[in-house]
Amino acid sequence: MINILSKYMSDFTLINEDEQRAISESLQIDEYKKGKCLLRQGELSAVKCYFVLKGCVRQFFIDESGKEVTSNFFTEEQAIPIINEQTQGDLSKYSLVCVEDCILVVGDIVSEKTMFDKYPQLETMIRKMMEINLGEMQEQFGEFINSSPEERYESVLRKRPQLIDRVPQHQLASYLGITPESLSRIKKRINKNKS
Amino acid sequence: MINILSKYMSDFTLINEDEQRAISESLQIDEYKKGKCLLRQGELSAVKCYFVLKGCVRQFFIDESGKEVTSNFFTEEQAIPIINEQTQGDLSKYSLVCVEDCILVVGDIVSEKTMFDKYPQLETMIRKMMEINLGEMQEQFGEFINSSPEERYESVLRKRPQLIDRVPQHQLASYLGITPESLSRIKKRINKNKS
DNA sequence: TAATCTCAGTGATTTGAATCAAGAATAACA
DNA sequence: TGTTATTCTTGATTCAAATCACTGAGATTA
Repeated sequence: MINILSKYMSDFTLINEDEQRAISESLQIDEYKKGKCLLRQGELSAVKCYFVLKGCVRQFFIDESGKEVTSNFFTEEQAIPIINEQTQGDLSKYSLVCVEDCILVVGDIVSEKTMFDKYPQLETMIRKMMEINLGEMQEQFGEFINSSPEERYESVLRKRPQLIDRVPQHQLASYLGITPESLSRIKKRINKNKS
Repeated sequence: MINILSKYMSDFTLINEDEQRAISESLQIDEYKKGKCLLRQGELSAVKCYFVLKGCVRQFFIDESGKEVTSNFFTEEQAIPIINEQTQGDLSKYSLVCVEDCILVVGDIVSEKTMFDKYPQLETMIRKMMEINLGEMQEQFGEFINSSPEERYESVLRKRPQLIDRVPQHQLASYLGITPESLSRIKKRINKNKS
């Protein structure tokens, strides 16, 4: 499990093995059962971010009209940003719930600064991760804007094929911005064309 | 112009005024005329990122079917990320063109490391900016997923009202993921309901 | 000043997703 | 194991955006 972290550190920084071990050991790593709610919309979060080592976390919110909207699914090697300079002190706009049993690195805001002071390379790593994340997000957004529901489903099918079996279909539908009924029909349409 | 940068440094870091001035003076700041193409889809970029001090830059790409898709408009105080650890060496997926006369901070990849070594606080600032950017992007994405074309237009009307007068309507339409005809009708519908 | 282009508005028609309304299939539970 | 939830599928209808086709308004240029 820890070697996922080592991989990151090796890829993005020049941190040596001793320090890598020291860093890994100072990190808080917790396990959560499927269904566990990590954060509830409207509440204050003590956690600054999570990093998924194993499992799947769904981010969603209830909009003004009472509809549940899934805004993301976080899986292995993805960071879940919760608090930043701008949102600290704000009530959360999202809920986070484990869709599967999970193992997560838990980042709290107080230990962050201590760690960055001790291991400056760690901040570099996080910065690079953020830059990559942002780039991916932008690309995903550009693609989403441009595509129809059917194309969006096919895009997930290409880019995150495991997701389709790991999450309930009605949640996936809400992540695609469509109704469960439409997703059901889209799947039928695609299967028909393939056979 | 420079005080936009000072504001950032004061907000996010403890950099003192002398260093702020030194940093500002080492930054490359360029002016570009309306219509200037900063980066062309399919070409290699020498620039790692821009930061908009004044003006508006449109990011877009031509998709497989030949359709032009606007994926973002960057205006004052927004960063335009171009290259990251993952995409360095890749041909650009986007084009960047000035929609107005622009004044931009130009960040190149070589000077970045030198600057970060000299001013570690600068890296902290950039990291925090990235975290905020990512948070905003996530929120925008969640909202986009959930909303109809009409709601998306109203959202831009609320959040970036200046944008509507600053950019051509057909480009705005493509940014909203709709046809120019639909945007025209949506505007008519909204004006009718207001009067 | 006329001619050309590009962009915004309008109409008619098509199309695909939303909605409303039931059933079928699974999963959860007593 | 049978009962109750939930989740998924399917059908009929509605509705809003896409598409196609055209007109008019500005801007640009010859």
